[in-house]
Amino acid sequence: MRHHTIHLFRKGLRLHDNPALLAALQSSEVVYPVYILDRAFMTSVMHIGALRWHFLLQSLEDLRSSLCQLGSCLLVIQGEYESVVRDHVQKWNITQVTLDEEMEPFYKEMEANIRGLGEELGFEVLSLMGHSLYNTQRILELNGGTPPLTYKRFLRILALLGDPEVPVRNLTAEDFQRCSPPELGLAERYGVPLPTDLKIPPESISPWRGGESEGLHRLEQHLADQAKHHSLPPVSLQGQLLWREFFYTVASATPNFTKMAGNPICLQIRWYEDAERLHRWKTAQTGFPWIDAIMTQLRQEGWIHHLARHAAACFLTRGDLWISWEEGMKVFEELLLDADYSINAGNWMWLSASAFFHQYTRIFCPVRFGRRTDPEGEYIRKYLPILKNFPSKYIYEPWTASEEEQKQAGCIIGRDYPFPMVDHKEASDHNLQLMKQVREEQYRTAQLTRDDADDPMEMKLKRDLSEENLPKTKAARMTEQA
DNA sequence: TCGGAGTTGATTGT
DNA sequence: ACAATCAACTCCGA
Repeated sequence: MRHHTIHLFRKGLRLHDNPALLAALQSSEVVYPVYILDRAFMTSVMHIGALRWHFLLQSLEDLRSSLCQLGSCLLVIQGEYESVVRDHVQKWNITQVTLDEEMEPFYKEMEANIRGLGEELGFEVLSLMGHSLYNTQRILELNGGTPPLTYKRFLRILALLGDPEVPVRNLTAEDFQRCSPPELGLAERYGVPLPTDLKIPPESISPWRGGESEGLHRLEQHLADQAKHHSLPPVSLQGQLLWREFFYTVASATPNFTKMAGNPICLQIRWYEDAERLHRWKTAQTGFPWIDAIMTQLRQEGWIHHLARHAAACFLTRGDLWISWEEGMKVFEELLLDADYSINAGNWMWLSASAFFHQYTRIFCPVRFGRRTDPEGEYIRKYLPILKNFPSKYIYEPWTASEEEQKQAGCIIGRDYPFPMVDHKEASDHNLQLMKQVREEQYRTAQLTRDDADDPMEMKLKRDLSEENLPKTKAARMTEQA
């Protein structure tokens, strides 16, 4: 049967390696390429900020232009997801909806709702895995039903699976010619909106442009450059892709993955609730130039280096402020162009030593860590121009400069730039003790409750935390001796 | 049960 | 620049 198909673009705004779209073209008489712009969903579920709105619209514009070149078009329909699907299925006599399978709970729910509509209105739903390298379900099975919680173990399982599948072939104009494009007039009616149409502030423009063409171009550039300087996993691009896969896999099988409460892999910590301190971190007013430069670049450009993310995250959580990783995650979600449900939450748990990473004594120093790679502080001078005239020896800790030197630099600390909001040594020592305490308490609680474990995830957690694996803490050693 | 390893700490010494 | 040491965590595999 030749279908009348809506292909729903969600995360994968691309034409290359798009198995669901290819399947749509091969099985249909007419294909409607649709992006549903659900503003409430984007704001209240995806939490995207202005930079990400621009990036999204650029990506849609690029997708539209590529589809046009192949003789098709992109229909950007604004409205609430389900009602848009319901209306247009009926209007266009749709018999099939195709889409990428995603692992975020809200995208899974969306797919389930579309399937429900399909049963009600009589259309088929075809979802194919397009966003990860492997079928994460297979990885879970090979690991005995639970996600691997270390990268090494994860890689061992991938070794059993072999190389990931090669991408599906590129789409051509012939693929599109074999079925009809949507009716004339629809493309004009459902164009890509401009930022001003959505009241997105025009001044917030990142130097990074969105879109598949731009992304592929950047990838090629990177691969060409990489030929000179080799790097190996886990640091290489390949290694980074596998880290992405790792967090996708764990997230897909962990309830409440983006929260602490009810998240079985996450250490339960009573973080401070301090709106004022959180605000200072968010708005680049910590008084530590290295941290504030990072937060400024994040806000202005929507991208910061991997290690900068580490430094900022450690500072907010276990390092200095003892504020929940969930708060930091939300800020990154709003501001990072590459924010991703699984990777963002996974890394925040990592950096806060809530999961995956446990060497909590290793705390980034907000002064020295940056200075090691950038002793002149060029990065700080670029993003915090108020500090740019300080001599290099003060640029990471300008409050140590004398009054005279501050005057000379044209920046008085406490007036033009804030004093550091904490004494790093004091704060990090204190937090380290808190962390030690939390862990000792947590193991004791886990032991007490491990007998009434019920669901498999709980059981695994409790097994992991059981006596045999209990670290020799001071408390445990004392019990032993007594 | 124990020792080694863990995607990138800090400090001190060579 | 590189290595040893610090103080010390959990996970994994032998």
